[in-house]
Amino acid sequence: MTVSEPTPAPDRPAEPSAAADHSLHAAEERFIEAMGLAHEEDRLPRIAGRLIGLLILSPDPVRFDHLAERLRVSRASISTNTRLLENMGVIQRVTRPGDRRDYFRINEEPGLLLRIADRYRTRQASAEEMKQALPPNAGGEVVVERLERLIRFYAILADSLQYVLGAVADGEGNSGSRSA
Amino acid sequence: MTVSEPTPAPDRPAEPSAAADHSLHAAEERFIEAMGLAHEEDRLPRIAGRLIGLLILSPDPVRFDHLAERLRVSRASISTNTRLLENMGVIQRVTRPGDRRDYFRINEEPGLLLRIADRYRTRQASAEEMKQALPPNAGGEVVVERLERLIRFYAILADSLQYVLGAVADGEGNSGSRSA
DNA sequence: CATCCTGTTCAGTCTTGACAAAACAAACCG
DNA sequence: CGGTTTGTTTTGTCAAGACTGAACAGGATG
Repeated sequence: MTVSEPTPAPDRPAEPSAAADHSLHAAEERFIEAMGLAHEEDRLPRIAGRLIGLLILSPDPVRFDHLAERLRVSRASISTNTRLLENMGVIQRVTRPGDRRDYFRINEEPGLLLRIADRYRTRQASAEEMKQALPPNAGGEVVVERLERLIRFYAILADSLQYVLGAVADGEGNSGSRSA
Repeated sequence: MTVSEPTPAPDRPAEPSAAADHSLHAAEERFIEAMGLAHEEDRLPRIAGRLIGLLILSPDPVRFDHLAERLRVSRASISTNTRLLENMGVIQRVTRPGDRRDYFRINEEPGLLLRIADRYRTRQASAEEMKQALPPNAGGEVVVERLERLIRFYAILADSLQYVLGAVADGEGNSGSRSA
């Protein structure tokens, strides 16, 4: 969902104040790369992860082409990955009146969370279906038990994730909107 | 860790009693495939996931070559993937005195769980490092807040997983060993 | 010792998906 | 209108990794 911003805030990609911070910049690079790797583990393109990292560190929305420059990546990749993240509800596209360009800002994590929760619910359903299909007379007492444990496992996992979502939202400092 | 079994139980890959159950077999196939897909999402080879599914449905340890037959997959793949899962603590290799062949049984889920929990702790650490590196005077109030939220997010997530582990273990019906 | 049996490792094929360059489309501007 | 800016789509390349067949290794067994 594209958001329109009345206030034309300047584009500042996390430059603090003093320009002497080599270590800060290094830390930022590390963080961005770490996010890239981390999200790669979650089946997202590495660039998408880096995008998330960069946007987390950027207090104000970042311009499309700045993303490409800063991440040293083609505009094509930025286009593809921003669209991906936008559809997932992880980032928001921001536009401003009188400005033809697109800006992006982070939309916190819950989008991802729900995705993971869904995965577990799907697995829970699979296990349940299997348990139903199992004949009651079978010698597979162990199997039934195992499936029940598995069902419980996935259920609790999904519930916990839902809980985390609530917990994170509670600690919320800003009134940013939350993705469904 | 290879386990030695005193009782030479027969190899029965989940055949219930009556042979008339086409639907049961179909359900098993579905379940096995579902586990294959599910675990593929978690960066495991699909065959490894199917292996997990099959072993969940098998009350008794299954012979190496039966795994290959049942899954219609090369012995090489079985070798590779059983070793993988064994190292991860997801399955156990079972041997029997006077039998040169290898059998495998499921070792419930916790191994996987801990892996996931670890992933989140790593990410938490990344976010913490970044927060430390951030100069306190910076204009990035928002960024600090965001990082704190992220840290809390990952922390709660990892903790929840740890909790799930306990909850699943509590419901444990058999006295099977638990992987660290 | 020759041979089978069982599992592992190696080398090669094939699929998948990330990424980039370039062509493209749409909106704006002169 | 022709040219510019901005983002998208298409096309092609490349790398990673799953899977297999075949060669291999070690132990039993005649």
